[in-house]
Amino acid sequence: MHGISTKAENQLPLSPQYDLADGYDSPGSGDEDDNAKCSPREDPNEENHQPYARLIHQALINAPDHTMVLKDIYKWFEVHTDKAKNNKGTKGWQNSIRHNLSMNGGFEKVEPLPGEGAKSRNAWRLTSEALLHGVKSTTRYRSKTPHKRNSRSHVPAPQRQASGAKGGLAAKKAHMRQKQAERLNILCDPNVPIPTIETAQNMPIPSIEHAETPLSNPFQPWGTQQLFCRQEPCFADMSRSPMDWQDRGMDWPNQDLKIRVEGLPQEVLNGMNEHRDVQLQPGTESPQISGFYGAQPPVPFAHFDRNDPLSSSPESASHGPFTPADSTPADTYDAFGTSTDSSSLIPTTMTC
DNA sequence: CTATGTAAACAAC
DNA sequence: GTTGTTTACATAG
Repeated sequence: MHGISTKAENQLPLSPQYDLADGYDSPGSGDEDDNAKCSPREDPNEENHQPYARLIHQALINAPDHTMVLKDIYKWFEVHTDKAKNNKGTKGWQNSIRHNLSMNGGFEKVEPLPGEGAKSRNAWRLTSEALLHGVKSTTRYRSKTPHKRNSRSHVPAPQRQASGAKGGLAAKKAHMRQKQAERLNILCDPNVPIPTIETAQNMPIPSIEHAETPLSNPFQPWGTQQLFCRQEPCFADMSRSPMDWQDRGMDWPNQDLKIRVEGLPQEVLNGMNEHRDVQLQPGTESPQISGFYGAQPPVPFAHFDRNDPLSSSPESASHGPFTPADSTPADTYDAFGTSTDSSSLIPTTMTC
């Protein structure tokens, strides 16, 4: 019903005095929490002395499922704190809320339930860790970067701009990581059909004259960027490197993945001297979820035969996890290429 | 030095 | 315009 509430009124006025007796781990003031848990309920303004992280924590503690959307957190602050009132004109307090939500590990984003209308807004939830032990200082994010600039430049500042660019880029990367994870969720979701023979049948038949013919790509949701058909085999261009791999300074091992698509015109097939049946494994795209490694069965990509639709029935091909029919399960290969040499990183089946 | 608040750049939506 | 991520900076303790 309401995994994520969108109305602040739903959770706001449960009681004007909510518990403040939960944890907030502030390294600076570890033991003495006189103003932390003594008698906050008498003074509603007491919360104003609390840092943002703790206030957000309070808001979420009292929310259903400890989850609120950003707008409702704003409303909570307007009702329960003076942050908004004291900064009427500015939106700095909202900025601070977002800053804390984003930077404090005690808060996690949750995607809205698909059923709940098109209100596709993220919500924020207390992590189980934060539920048990309270939120920690948001300052944790700060690494040991010694920045002690005495010069107060009110101008945009060149360095400031650079850091802003970094921030934006980092946001972009985070977004890409999320997309990557989404793709993998699709990949592992039995409810999402794998491309069937029909999709393959609809692919245009390339002519021999075209060394490279872009094809419509039914595999796109599964992570292949483009599908070309060359004189030899059809292959999926997997040259895009996930950010995580780049971050670790590693090469994307599937650089030259080739996906064979059977049923090509004979002229095209004649040019082949090598086929590679590639089974992408969930987890190959992101070491962050390398727990998938070896734990998930391989997923088929290219077992289509346009000349023989029966060879790959849609029923059998449209449901993951895939049970490899004619191919042995791919080796569980290491995400970082440590246990196998680079040539065997890609499970290939050489034919011809 | 740490904790906190605030401003701001920037990306994606 | 809103949301989210991140860095820079100021200031209090």
